[in-house]
Amino acid sequence: MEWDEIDKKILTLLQQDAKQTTKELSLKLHLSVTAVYERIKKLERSGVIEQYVALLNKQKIERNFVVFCHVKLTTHSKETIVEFEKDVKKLHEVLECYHVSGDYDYILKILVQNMEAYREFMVTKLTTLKHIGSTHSIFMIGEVKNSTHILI
Amino acid sequence: MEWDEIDKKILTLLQQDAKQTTKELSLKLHLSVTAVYERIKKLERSGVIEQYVALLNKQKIERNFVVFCHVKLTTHSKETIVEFEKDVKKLHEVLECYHVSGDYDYILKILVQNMEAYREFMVTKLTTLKHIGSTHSIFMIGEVKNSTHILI
DNA sequence: CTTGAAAGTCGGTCGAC
DNA sequence: GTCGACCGACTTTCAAG
Repeated sequence: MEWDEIDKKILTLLQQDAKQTTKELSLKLHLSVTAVYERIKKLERSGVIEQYVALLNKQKIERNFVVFCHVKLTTHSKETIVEFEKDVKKLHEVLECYHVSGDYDYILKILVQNMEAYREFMVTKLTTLKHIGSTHSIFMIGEVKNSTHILI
Repeated sequence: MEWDEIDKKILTLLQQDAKQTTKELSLKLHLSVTAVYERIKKLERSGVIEQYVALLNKQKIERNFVVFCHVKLTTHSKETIVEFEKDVKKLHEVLECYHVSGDYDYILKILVQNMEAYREFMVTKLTTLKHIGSTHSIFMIGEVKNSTHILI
């Protein structure tokens, strides 16, 4: 799909605030409501805009303990990888999981309540997964930046 | 702020799809439109709901090259830390930055177009920041999971 | 791309329980 | 806390230029 500067601007604005009305957007973009509406629908249909979500304040919901966990598998067969990835997807504490280059196979971003909850998560969930070789946890001391906004 | 099971359910639903109308939510929750409306407003006012955003498909906007960069600073004075954090926040390629425990001081999640763009980013942006000691890049081979949904 | 009009839906406020 | 009703504003679709 092709898009121009106006589409980029729309995506920027919607990444900042998805609750803006098309009327507000039309004023900012100096376009008609219909034009903005059609462009947004096109971006949604084409899949560029994947979803609209509410982002929560991690502190206020007491889920502020972020851990990066590097995971190494015991073997690296297709079946092992597929099974591990299927299992890890089910863990709601794991917000992100990436297959990566380097010393470890995967990086997991895990969000729990506190160290106790993390211990519980490791003992009862992560380390019970099949094919887990070793893990290495890096704990967040402070969040400097956390954004979903991709500059286009 | 205190909240009950209904509030939790609302937060879950809005984290999945923020474009649902209060009417749709009221049907799912077996409540009146007004009741749902008031609860959402309370969650917004209290700051539990931080913002509503559009999430984009990274592949379709050709910004699919994810790198985790571990950064070590040269010194660790208050001024050094404050300045580094201020500078790194300005880099739009850095979506996330965490001060962490362990061998490195910071973990950065960086999103760029490709390896070439990453090289350019490193040479012209990240390594030009003051107080940068060493860096270690881990490249994403595949995305297994990437969610903003926090289970409450 | 624009404007304008139409129909239906929704947000936000109200008084009442 | 809950509800139903109200109205202005909004979305969405359409035709026409």
